[in-house]
Amino acid sequence: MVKSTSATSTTKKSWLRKGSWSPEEDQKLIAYINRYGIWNWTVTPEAAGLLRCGKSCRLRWMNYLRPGIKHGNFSQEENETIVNLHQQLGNRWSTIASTLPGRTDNEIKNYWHNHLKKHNFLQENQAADHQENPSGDQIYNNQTIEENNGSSGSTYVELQNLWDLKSFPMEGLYMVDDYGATYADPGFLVSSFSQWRFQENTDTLFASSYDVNDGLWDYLLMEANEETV
DNA sequence: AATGTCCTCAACCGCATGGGA
DNA sequence: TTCCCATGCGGTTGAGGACAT
Repeated sequence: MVKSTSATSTTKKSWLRKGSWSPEEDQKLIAYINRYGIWNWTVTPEAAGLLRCGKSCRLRWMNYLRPGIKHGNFSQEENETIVNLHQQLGNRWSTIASTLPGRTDNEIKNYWHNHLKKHNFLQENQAADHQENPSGDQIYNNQTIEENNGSSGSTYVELQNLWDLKSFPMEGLYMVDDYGATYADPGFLVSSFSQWRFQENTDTLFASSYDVNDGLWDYLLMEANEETV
């Protein structure tokens, strides 16, 4: 990504460069650190011949130039680790990053927020459904819903989302993550994933969902209607 | 092809923390 | 104990690419 560089004229250090780093700046910083190491970020930019503040140099090195930094797609294993640790730790990105060699807190934070949007969308929908119609029977007044235990409202939303997607044959075993993405391969299971089984008849959809958080199966039966099919 | 909208992610900013004087 | 400074952390921004119309 290439951003234009600019210098502020109103600040005390108006001569400092801001914005994206050029390849030449990267080379200067790398060369300096390789030769002298990291001992003082405040002194480093001037010593390295850079018109940057120490903070900017540190960030550039830690998030991009440092040896061993990984870029690109997160593996399924990394994804699971992030989801699990975020459940336990919240937004402690640096702690989460420390468990993923080569990944930076900044990258993990960005990755999480990009997925969190979808996650929040689901949660907002479910909250709105609850607010407007606290009873599931009222929400789906032309559907029958059977539960064998305290199935949550999100289960209805997830089920309906999956039903609406119709991107896979309905009968079978699938995984669905927090964002509604489905996986035909049940080979992995982490705490935030639900496991779904579908059986479709002519006008009904039977689904069972395993919630690993409480270790219980939720069973649903939805009758097809014009809105959902 | 042109335009608008959405998404990604590098970089910035402000605050918190820790260590030394 | 207090102050100062360097560093670390997390929230936010915005440029540019991707995609849709």
